[in-house]
Order: sequence, then C-alpha cells, then structure tokens
Amino acid sequence: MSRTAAPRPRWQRRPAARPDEILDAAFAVFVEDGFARAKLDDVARRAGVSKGTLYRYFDSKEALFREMVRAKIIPCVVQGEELVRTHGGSARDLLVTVIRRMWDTVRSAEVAQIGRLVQFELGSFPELGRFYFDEVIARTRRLLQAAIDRGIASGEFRRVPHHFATRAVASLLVHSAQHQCFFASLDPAPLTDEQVLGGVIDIVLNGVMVRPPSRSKA
Amino acid sequence: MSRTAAPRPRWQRRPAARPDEILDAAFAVFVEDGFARAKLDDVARRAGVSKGTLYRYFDSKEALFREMVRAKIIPCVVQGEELVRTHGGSARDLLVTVIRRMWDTVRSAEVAQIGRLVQFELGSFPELGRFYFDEVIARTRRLLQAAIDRGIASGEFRRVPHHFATRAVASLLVHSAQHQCFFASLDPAPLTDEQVLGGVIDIVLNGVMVRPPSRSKA
DNA sequence: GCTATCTTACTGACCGGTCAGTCACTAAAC
DNA sequence: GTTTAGTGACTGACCGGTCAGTAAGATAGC
Repeated sequence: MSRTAAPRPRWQRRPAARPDEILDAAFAVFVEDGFARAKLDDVARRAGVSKGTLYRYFDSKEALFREMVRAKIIPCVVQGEELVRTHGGSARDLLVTVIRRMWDTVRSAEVAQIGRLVQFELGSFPELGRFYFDEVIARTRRLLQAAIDRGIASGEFRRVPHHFATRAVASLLVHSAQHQCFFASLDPAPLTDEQVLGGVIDIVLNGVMVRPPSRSKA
Repeated sequence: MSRTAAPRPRWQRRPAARPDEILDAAFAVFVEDGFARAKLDDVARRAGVSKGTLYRYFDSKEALFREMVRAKIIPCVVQGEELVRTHGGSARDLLVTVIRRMWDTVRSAEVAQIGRLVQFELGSFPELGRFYFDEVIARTRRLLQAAIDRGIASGEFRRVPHHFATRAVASLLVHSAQHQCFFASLDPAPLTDEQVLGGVIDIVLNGVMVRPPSRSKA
C-alpha cells in the first residue's frame, strides 16, 4: 500500500538553482527590513532552505547583501546602454525615450528600494559605495551624457555648463520616483506617474533645448 | 585638609538641560549607525548620563528617534517660510535666494543625514512618514510654490503644469545635495558646491522663466 | 539492472555575543 | 526629611554564525 507513497524526498539537491533563489529571497527581506534588521532565518525560510545552506553559497550576511545589490541593479544599467547605442531618431527623441525608459526602471518598486537601501547602507559598507558609484552612477551618467552630446552636436541642445544636465536628469528622475514610491500614498493631492514624468521631461527639455529663434505668441 | 576637597558632587540634577543634550547625542549616534544599529549605551555616554536616565525623558528608542528628527528638521522649515514672507525684490531674485538658502540647508551634513535616515526608516515608522510629509515636505512645497506663484503673477515665470516646478526644485536640491554629501568623495571629477548650485539654478530658471520675447544672438 | 559506496548538498540544534529595557538603589537639591 | 534625578548591574530576547549529522543522488562494481 505504501509502495507508491513518498517518492518525493524531503528535500532536493539543486545547487545550480539555489544561489538565485537565495538572492531573490534576500532582496525581499533586505528591502522589507534593511540590512541590520533583516534576519537570515527569514531569508532562508523564504528561499525554502535552512540557514546553514545560505553559508554554503555566501560567506556572510554582508556578502549576501552585496551580491544581491549587484544582481538586481546591473541589468538595468546594461539595458539603458543598449538603448542609447541602438537608437536612431533625433536627439530630442532619444533623450525623451531614455528618460521614459529610465523612469520605468527607477519607478519600479524594486529599483527604488535598492536605491534607498544602498544610500542608507553606504556608511557601513565603503566598498558598496565604490561599486555603486562606478557601476551604476558613473555608467548611467555616461549613457545620459552620450544622448545629450548627440543633441549638442546636432544643434538641438545647448551646452549646459559642467555637464550638469546629465546630473539634473538623474536627480529629477531618481528623486521623483522615490517620492512617488514612498510618499505618494501620504499626499492628499498626488500626481499620477504620467504627470510626474511629463513634468520631468518638460523641465529638462525647456532647460536643455536651444531656444527657437522666434516663437512669440501674441 | 579635606574640607576644601570634593565640593563637586558626582553628578548634578539638570532636568531642564537633559532632553536637549540627549537629543543632540541621539542625533549623532543615529546618523552614524542608523536606527537599528545605534546603541542606547552610546547615546547615554555621549550625553554624559547613564542609560536609565534616557528612559526618564523618553519612552523608548523609537520615541527618542522621532523626537530627534522633529527637533532637528523643523527649524529649517520655519527659516525658509520666514524668508519668503519677508523678501521684497523680484520673483526671480526671491526664487534664487530661496534656492541658495535651501541649498545651504540640505547641503549641511546634518540635514542630509536626517533625510537619509528618515527615508530609510519610513517603512518601519509609519507615523514618521506622516509627520515628515505634513511638516517638512508639504510645508516646503508650499513655501516654494509661494515664491513661484509670485513670479507667475508678475509675468516673470511661466505656469508649469501641475505645479511641477515646485517639485523639480525640491528634487534637484535634495538629490544633488545628498549626492554631494555621500558620493562626491568617490567621484574622480567632482563638481564644487558652487558649480552644482549654479547648475540647479540654471536648469530651474531656464525651465521656469518666460522666454524673453526676442533675444536672438547672431 | 541492481546494490554498495562515496561525495556533498542540506539540515537544524546550539552557542556566544549583543542590547533594549528594568528596577532597586543612591544621592542631589530644596 | 522629602522628593525625585540619576545610576548601573542585571535580564531576557534575539540572532549571526557553526558544525556534527543526515540523506540525496551520482558513480562504480557486479
């Protein structure tokens, strides 16, 4: 009678799948609680393994945190670089497209949460700051600057001092997105995502575009 | 012989001064370590009292944190409101002045750190979010909007949709300031504070100012 | 194809350090 | 003498990290 029962072992060996599953679980738990409050028991439970297994794949809680950030954020940067490299239209078109795409990225709860986490944990993990600056901030700046430079070359954009337009775009997008994520629910008159995005594009373009020679309305 | 010695008691009762001293110590420690990692023993030592004394003035670690945020951030908002209320010149002048003043505020390590802390701890302290939105974000927006509205009324500024200019100013300032605080040291080619501030003003004005009727250069 | 053997992925009870919060006590100050 | 600000040793919960043990599943031998 019990011949057919229990063909399923109590657990399975799945060494190839474990690391990603653990990173996903770690993301959820670190985002929820922050590094210090996050419990490895929670990560383990969520990943469907025991705590000991975590230590087979990651050296420590810190190492797990670092790998998690890396795994979640790098693909977003690569995607943006791809877009700039392959886009064909006008510079204005490219910039608007980049901004829209970047908005979708930073507006996602996932990335916004990572940004929040990283900024906070910077003080505790110096090497995390180095990594984040080099691999996320600097690369993002470079891809934005490439889009803007194209517009300067074509005469569509003015040459903003100190390449500040790049930083302005990044600041507006990141900060607005985080605001939408964390404060919109508290706002009695929140803006929609479309309104915010439109606002960012409006401010950026009208600060970046060369003034049309004559456009008086009256 | 020992008649003159030891007139100094081992400790003094100073109930009026303790709360502020404890709040200052709490600020330093919370900023350094974040809420979860901060140790009340450290706060006590820094304030020159014992841990038990903390509990005479504050109900819990959480309460201490909330009161600390309140004590550090509100004066900054009040100062900004004052400025807008009393300023006499043109709207452009007022806006630039507000931006400069606000930059000095958010650029200070103290306020940047509070912002970082608050944003991070939002998830753990719902009522902190409510307080921060109502008493910091909303009030700051209102004072910025007052400055911008003055410019719209006088014809100096265009009417940006959804009052987004207000948000753009705040985002640019806060995010740029935090960037200067936390990442400038990692940047191989950092901008000076003056350059960043100039960049913000440039972007904001050229997105906000009504285009001069004719200013063709050629 | 069936069992014996070996490797190693995985488990989970346990340990030691940490720290928020308590309380019985001390002494400053009126 | 009374009040109460202030002390600091203590406690109990919590959690990162360990490790001896278990069993999955691959491989070898027959």
